[in-house]
Amino acid sequence: MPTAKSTASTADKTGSHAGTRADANPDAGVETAARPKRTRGGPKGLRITDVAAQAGVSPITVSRVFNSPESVAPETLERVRQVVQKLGYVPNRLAGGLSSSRSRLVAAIVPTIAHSLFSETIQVFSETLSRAGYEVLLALSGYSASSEESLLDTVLSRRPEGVLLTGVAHTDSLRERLANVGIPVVETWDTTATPIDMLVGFSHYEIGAAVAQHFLERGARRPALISANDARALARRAGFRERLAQAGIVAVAEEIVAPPSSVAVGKRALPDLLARAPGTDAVFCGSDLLAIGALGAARQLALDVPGQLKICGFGDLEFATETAPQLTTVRVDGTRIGVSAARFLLDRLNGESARGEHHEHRVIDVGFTVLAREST
Amino acid sequence: MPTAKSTASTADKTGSHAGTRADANPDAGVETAARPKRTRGGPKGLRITDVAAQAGVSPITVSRVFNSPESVAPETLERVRQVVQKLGYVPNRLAGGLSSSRSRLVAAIVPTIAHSLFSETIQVFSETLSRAGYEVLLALSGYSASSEESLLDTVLSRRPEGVLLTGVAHTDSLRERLANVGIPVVETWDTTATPIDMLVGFSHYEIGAAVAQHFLERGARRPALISANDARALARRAGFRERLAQAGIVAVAEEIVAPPSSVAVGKRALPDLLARAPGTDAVFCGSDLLAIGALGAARQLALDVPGQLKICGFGDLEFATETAPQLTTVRVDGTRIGVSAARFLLDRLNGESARGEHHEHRVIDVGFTVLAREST
DNA sequence: CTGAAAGCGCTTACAG
DNA sequence: CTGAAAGCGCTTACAG
Repeated sequence: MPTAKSTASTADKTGSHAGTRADANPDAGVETAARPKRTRGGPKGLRITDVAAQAGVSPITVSRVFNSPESVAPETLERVRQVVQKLGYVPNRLAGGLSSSRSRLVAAIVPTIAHSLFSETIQVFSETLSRAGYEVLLALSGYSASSEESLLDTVLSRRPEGVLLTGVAHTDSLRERLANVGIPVVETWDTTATPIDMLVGFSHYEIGAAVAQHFLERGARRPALISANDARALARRAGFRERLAQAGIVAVAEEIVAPPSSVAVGKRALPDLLARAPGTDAVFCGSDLLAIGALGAARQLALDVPGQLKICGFGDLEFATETAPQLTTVRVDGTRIGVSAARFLLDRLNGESARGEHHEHRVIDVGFTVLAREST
Repeated sequence: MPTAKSTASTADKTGSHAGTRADANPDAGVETAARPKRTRGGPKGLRITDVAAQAGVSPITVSRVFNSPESVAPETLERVRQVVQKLGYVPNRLAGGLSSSRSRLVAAIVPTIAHSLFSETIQVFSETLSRAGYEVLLALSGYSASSEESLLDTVLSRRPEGVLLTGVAHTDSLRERLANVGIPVVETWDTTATPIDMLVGFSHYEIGAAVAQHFLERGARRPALISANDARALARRAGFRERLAQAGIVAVAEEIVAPPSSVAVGKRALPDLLARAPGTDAVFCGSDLLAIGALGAARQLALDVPGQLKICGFGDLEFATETAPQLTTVRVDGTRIGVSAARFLLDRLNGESARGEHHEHRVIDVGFTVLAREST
């Protein structure tokens, strides 16, 4: 039993907080007379005209300092930059984006970033894009397609220049909408013969088949499944069952669990599964967390893993190999997915000079690896 | 040794992709003559005027349908909504934000979301905010303060209405800048007597002290440290060392590792540490990943954990308790941090009617728990 | 290399 | 409950 020693404390302190909003127009100088009659809400921040006035140039020149510094005379550049620095001016990209139709925003729609490999994908995706001057708008869809679609509208209202999607199971209206806006789209973490645009992923069906094969080769005769029932889980299930069917195994016990998957859920699922299918000698779990939970349950049931019961997870939680060598897992390169997805988008965004009707329909299958320690 | 069985494959397919951008102005009708002479870039998307024309109302009314539907006559509302639906109109929030000074954006600046508890915080933070109509702009700072500061400018250019920051160690100029823009700020994952604005966190110093105490109570005489040297790690280190010093232990071996921390890094660090400090009988690791790596190394060295060597991690990787019961860890409620941070921001954003100079300086200490299985 | 004018697509603040 | 006018803070497309 865990012994908890807690120093938890909760305190709400209240103090004063002086409004420190800086004067919006230090040295507005000559611009003063030109101030609009209509003040829409209190003092706004600095505007490009404030910088321009101070630097003795036009607003256009200040704009160029940010967007095409090479087209500005070195002296002017320096002078403007100093004013920017001194005033602490930060351009308003809402205005800039509206004016230029370049939001410099890329949206990423993923089911979740908690406890999941998607977080790794988003991490590198974001790093790669930010190096290229883009920012990432993160949208978490949970695991429902309808939620994904309503999120898309929210996201499109920011006019992103590209979109990363998770999976390939999208509603028709989402696909249509995306086609209409005409921005580059990358689907990730799955594969299909009919991507919306570009794709970086792998086959869940093949994974299911490979895990079934793995179990079969090790003598399993009654493999079972513990997983959620989202599109990708169902694809793995299909591959798993079909490979087993080829080997003459058609009765495959299944325990469907609701997301989010966790160790606790896996721990509860295994006994339930075994109660219904006592002869089970192998279990393919929908995630490493579930697999670890199942392993814990197996331990309590005094089952030898992998001797009596083989357990395979999915997702490669790095630690799994270290702390639970009895488990088999399926490794997927989430980092490569994120980097490749970002590059695909950037290539399209940069090559836009061709403004073309014809784009490359790029697809990468990053594959996967079934990882098992044969001997410990 | 792991046996890899790979079906990895990489393929780049190229196909045609017809430009499917929809006609920007289906039924522009009466508006046609009023089209601006200057076409800035090809066909733009639908505008609010397109919807207005189709619905036979003014643009303002369409705007109200989205922003204050209760102020629109039911019939009008319905009619406009049908046109919106039919046309697939999505309002442009760049324009809306510019015009209203309400970006409906909240920025989150975190070091990383890969393999970390921050991802859990960001997950619930994002969920909570999106329910309230805000979206999250994610900015990954790595672990450097200078990078955090330059990121802030990038982020501020989107005019977010609130900001979540990780930690409390920020440069003065960042603090000043944030004070100047006057938006609500929540610092998280640490604590301080002088927050910029609001704070939801816990004391890393206290954690260090509590872990030292834990080790001491279990008879450790030569505790050591494996961790990074960011601000929070240093605070834990300080608490750890000072509590040990009180017990007369002043020589504390330390192995500083560069982020990102991982199992592999921990596995390498322990032997190095033991080479320099052979008598070590307890190690406080900066993360659970490091602790698991150290545990693996200890196993290879045939050291009994926790008998000969106690190992404590940090961060509560949920699985750790299940797969590595020999480890002690420090549990922190990342979910509560995310939810509370979001609520703090929302409370401020909603109570803005008071447009006040005086704000509550809210602080929550969510505490932590040292978790150890005493018997297995 | 630099600038005056017009416009990006919305919403605010009045009116009625 | 609805609308005409003005403006949000930038950038584009010309000129020079």
